[in-house]
Amino acid sequence: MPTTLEIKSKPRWERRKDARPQELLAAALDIFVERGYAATRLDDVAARAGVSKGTLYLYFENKEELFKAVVRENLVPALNEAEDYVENYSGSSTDLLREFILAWWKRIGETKLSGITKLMMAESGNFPDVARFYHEEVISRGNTLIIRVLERGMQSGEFRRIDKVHANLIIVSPVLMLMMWKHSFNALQPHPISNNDYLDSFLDLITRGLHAAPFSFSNTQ
Amino acid sequence: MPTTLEIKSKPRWERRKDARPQELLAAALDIFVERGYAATRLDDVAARAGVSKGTLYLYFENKEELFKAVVRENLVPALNEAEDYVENYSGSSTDLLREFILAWWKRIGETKLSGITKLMMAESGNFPDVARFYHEEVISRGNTLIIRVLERGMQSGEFRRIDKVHANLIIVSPVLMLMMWKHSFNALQPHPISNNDYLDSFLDLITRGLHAAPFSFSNTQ
DNA sequence: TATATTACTGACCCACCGGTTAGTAATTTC
DNA sequence: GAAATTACTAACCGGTGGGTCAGTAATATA
Repeated sequence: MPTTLEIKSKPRWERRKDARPQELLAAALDIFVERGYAATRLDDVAARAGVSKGTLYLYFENKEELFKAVVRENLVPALNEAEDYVENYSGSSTDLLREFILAWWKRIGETKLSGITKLMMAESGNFPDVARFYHEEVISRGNTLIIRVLERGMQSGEFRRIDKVHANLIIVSPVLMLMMWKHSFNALQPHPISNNDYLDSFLDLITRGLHAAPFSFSNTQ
Repeated sequence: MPTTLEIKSKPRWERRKDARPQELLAAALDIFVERGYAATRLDDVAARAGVSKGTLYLYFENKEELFKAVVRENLVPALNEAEDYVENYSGSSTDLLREFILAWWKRIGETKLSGITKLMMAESGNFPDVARFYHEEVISRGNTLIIRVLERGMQSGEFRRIDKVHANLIIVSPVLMLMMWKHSFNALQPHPISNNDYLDSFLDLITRGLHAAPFSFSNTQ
């Protein structure tokens, strides 16, 4: 009889080659979001996935590749869906813009994925390679998408003619800011922001601002 | 005759007790903005101020206090001025809002101080003490200021009645985002944003959105 | 010129973390 | 059940950076 209680006890670890990558990606997403890119320790990621740091390095080349994999796993698919959605939408452009923003919030903003957005805004300057990757795979695609919606609305006469690039950034700002706010100062506010009310206010305001004068109440709210 | 060329050469260092704090603060501002809070090395700050790290510690207790001093030196005075400005403004609230935002951009956004704003949005989560300090000294005061402008406009009937807290964040977002953009992905864009055109577009849009229906063209543009 | 004062230096400490690798134990194969 | 395979561990390495402090050189004083 062994002195340690090994009878029937689980082995110290298991071989689970298939499950590891997903588990590591999930753990990495959590910790990148909690701490940011630079402050994320790979020891912690491995620990949260129930594995040692050495194992992490069996499945991912290095920290940067791990991060890229997290983005590919989570954000890129969402973008693919969004592209399909815009492509096939048949209602008014006002409705499309509204639905697009609400879906963006629901799919990204409301989830921990908003932490990735925040992280990149925050740290891209210190990691140019990651920044370039993220810009190509996520930002430029997202911008193209919104600009397409704006063009659609301008062609149909729903929106007045304005600079698309500026309008894009203006439209995107309050949503991005809400994501960042959630992950920074919101907890310090005496009355934290109510996300849905905020988005409604914003959509109301942007719709009025975008519509060709005279103002028409054609948005479905 | 000494082997080293010390004749008439400058002393290796000088005593300049009075000038050091300002020089260190200037250097710290530069490097905090360039690298962010966590990634700023105090060796580098000292070096840029032409001094050794030990000297830095003669004048500032630690990294956090150095950062607070930078904020007190640069942002807090700007807020004091802004409060005076709003207090004593006598024109329309539309104009006040416009002037306020343009002055904010000119005084902060356009300068390297925008880097501090970005830094705090980015890293406050990792440094709760700094976050609390910044929220109290800068953010809450700024918010109060804008909310006061909105109340002013609503009382005079210039603006329609909307939730002030939400409107505040919506108004602030495109400016903050422009600051962050400047320090993150702007360089990667094929056509970097033109700041002034962007702000004009934004002010136009926000003015239309804020004004009480029926829309009145009373803004001075 | 001699002595006292102190602003400043630079070497040091130590905890941290990305990345590596020799060895081990779970599993597969025969 | 023995041998071969390999997923996984854990100890290690090397560079880094906040913070400390004994010593030094510039200045003040007399």
